[in-house]
Amino acid sequence: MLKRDNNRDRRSRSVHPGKRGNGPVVYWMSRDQRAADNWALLWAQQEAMSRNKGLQVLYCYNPLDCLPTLRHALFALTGLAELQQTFISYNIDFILLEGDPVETIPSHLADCGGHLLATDFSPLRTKRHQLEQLSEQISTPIYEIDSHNIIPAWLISDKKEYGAYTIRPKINRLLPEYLTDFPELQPHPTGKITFDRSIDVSRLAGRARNQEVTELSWLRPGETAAQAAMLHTVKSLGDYVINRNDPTKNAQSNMSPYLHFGQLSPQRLAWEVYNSELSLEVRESYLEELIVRRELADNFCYYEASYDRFEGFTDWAKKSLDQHRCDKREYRYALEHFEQAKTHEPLWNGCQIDLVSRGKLHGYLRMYWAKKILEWTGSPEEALEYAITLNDTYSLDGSDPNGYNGVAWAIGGVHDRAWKERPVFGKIRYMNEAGCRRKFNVDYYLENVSKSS
DNA sequence: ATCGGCTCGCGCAA
DNA sequence: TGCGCGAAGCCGAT
Repeated sequence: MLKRDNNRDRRSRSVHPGKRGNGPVVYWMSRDQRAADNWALLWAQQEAMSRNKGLQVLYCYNPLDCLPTLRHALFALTGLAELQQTFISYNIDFILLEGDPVETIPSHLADCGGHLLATDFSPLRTKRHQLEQLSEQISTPIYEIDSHNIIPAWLISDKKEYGAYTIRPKINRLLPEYLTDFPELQPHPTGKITFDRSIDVSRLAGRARNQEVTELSWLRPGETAAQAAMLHTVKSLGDYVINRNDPTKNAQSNMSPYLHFGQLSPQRLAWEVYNSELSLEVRESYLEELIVRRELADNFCYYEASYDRFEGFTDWAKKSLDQHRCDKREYRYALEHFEQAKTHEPLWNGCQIDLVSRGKLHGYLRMYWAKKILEWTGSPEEALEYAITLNDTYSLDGSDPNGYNGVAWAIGGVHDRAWKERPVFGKIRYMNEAGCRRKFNVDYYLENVSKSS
């Protein structure tokens, strides 16, 4: 049943090397999906069973400390409520939330001879910092498991990749080994149930910026809803290849908030699509997005410390943008103008309204949206800051490697090539409304903006 | 509707 | 060392 010993080991690595202890396996579970979907829990369980010890702790690392809006909070907390039930059924007895001080961990766990298992690898600075701090402050050895990606980021590549075409063969080489179904979890013979910690929901929701929230008709939060949405999506991806770049067609999968909040495992989704009845073309196209692009974004953030700063841009782009710093800007807006959708261009305003009201913006429009911010601000740094702030605040899948990578692509030429030089943009690929009109019915899109929040 | 030019640098073949 | 080609481009010519 559990026949992934090699993979199990290769998925993990020691954050701080400590001796392999004889104590209990201490399990640090990130924001997460169904326990049965989680390689990390399997890993912990195997470790515990091999030494006839119980799983002693669950450290839950939900993204609850960085919830910019009430909508984010509601989404995350719905998932968390369901997750608690899962914890109980798998004999988890302690939860530490993101933002909780390390001292909250009982000393017999922070200082035991077992393993502390850190799951849900994240390439983002704040998460890596927290993991490093934790490893310094407690003596229990920590293992990190990448269940965030299908293939662990550190195995695909040991350096920052230049583009999709350089990382793709590396992924394809390893994919047959890693894209598999999930083994089933076994009930643990020595587990114990001492779950006695409740989560202060009001405290967490209080961290979020209070913002009027209308119900989302296109998305229901939680693991159960995620599973249902996934099954429905896999069936309805037939026209994905033809329509995925048309914002009026609703051909995208809309799975990213579930993936971002850990309510759905990317491996589960990839496995479902891979084994579906969809045509080969659709499956390849979708898995390209879900696996190659996603892992590329993680690779960028993991190996580029300045993933959200000008310094992280591609060299040719930095040089070119520098040369155009003094170019006259035809329009210039402050963050508030962008935020309140008060630019001169109706399509851009429509995108912003769409983003705020639905908590998402179509992938194609995100590019146009971000590039216009570059065009209408005083500097690339300012543009980058605005784009990231707005995306992190209003997009339900904000604060995610995909978001930082997307903005760096649009404004900083990351994973892109140079194009014909022009004012302000330099050699950064240019996009405008005319291009959108060539590709889809802009007026129809604008008519429907905010009708469907 | 389709094509070429614009433009950079990685990875690989030679 | 040379060459092909890359996440989504635009634009003007045909």
